[in-house]
Amino acid sequence: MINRNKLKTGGDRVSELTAGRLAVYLRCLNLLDTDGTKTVSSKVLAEQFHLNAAQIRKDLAYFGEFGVRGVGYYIKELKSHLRQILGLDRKVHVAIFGAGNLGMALADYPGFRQEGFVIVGLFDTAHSKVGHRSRGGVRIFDLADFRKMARKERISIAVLAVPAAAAQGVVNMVVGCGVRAIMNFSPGSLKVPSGVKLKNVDVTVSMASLSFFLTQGNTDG
Amino acid sequence: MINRNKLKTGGDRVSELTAGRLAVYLRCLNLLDTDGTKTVSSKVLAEQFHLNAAQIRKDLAYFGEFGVRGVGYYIKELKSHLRQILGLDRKVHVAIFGAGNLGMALADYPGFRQEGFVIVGLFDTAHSKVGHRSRGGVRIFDLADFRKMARKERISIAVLAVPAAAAQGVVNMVVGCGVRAIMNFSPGSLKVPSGVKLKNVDVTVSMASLSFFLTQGNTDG
DNA sequence: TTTTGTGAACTAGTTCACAGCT
DNA sequence: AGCTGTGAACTAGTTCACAAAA
Repeated sequence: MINRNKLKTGGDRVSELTAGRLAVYLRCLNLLDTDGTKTVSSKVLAEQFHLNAAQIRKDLAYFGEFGVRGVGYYIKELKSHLRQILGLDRKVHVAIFGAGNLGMALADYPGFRQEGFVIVGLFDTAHSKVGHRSRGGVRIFDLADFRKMARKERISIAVLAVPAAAAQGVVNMVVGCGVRAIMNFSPGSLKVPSGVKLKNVDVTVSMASLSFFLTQGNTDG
Repeated sequence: MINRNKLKTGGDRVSELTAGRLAVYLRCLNLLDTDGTKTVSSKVLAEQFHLNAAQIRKDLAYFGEFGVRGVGYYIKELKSHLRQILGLDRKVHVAIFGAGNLGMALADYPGFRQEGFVIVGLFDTAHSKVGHRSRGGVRIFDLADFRKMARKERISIAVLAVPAAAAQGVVNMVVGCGVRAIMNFSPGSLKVPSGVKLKNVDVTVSMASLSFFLTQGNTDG
């Protein structure tokens, strides 16, 4: 047993693509674990979830020697490594900005709770909404109260579900409060200082890109 | 005036990245057009929206010679070209599957309506929901009625906001009804036959990937 | 034997840099 | 002079293929 717990941390820089795949691997492992499977090889994992075996190995090997030659990976062990790598071994506190339809839907989205995310609250400027709760019970706070709550509640991720025109203002505010990761659902590109990670989820762009492929695929009308 | 209306259509195959950028360019042009700007150079467009000028030119040049040397691009003209390339010069009919929080929020999302998308309806299996409408007025239909509505309503895009366990079933059904583009919001990877375009929007993965970057960025605890 | 971990080969995507048009 | 369109150079990402370990 040589190189266990290599755990490169600040290293060469891992791409967004790799980070996303690590999350996907974790989900696949969760499924296999629920089925009672004990070990899995990169080949089987790849076949079952339509991934590439070499890529799985390379992605994992970057963080340590988690596999056993001739056997594969011990699922429970690898899950725990992945959770640590992804920072999901502790509770991750999340604030959602904008208590409109989308913000409320996200607040109650069961997928978040499953992987260790804690939705601390919804934040909005509309006085009529403040003090109420989402159907799932997430409280709606005044946006102005975020500043004092941010540190106390240890908010590490901000989710933006506000109108495009308000988005940059909210970004500036949350960055000022020490938030270093933002997931943006509003259209249009935002500026963040370096050291802050911004992830855009732009449904309009995704939709237009689907329409593009439909259009390109058809040679007829 | 040489090569106008090159309009490569089945050509070399354009990547997903390019398709997304085309949609972004269109949005930027819309903004400039609203401001009353008449022409724009790739350089100015790039600076204003933090893009790369050479990439803009290359992306556009692939579809035709839309620019004028020494001048740039005529905004209205380029907008119209991009709309045609993206298939947004006609109404695109969309069906949303799953009338839960997320499906309802998507149905009422103003961004869709803006770019020529028409939300034909929400489809769900829950009898208690069928016959009702979203707050924005989108009707909820029985999932079983999709088969007969699909062709008549010319549905070309299916949006999936159903639980993971139900997703593959819905995919199979809509593909059987002739739908060739699917936007999937549920977690887990789905299988589609070749010729069908699937776009995954996996918020859990995006969130985990943010958490990853937070974890990697901090050398301390 | 099986399967990992990994250099090398390959493929895709981006940016540079400049000839050529307006 | 200014800006496009594009080959060439470069960078990033993926897959292959195999030596080494269990």
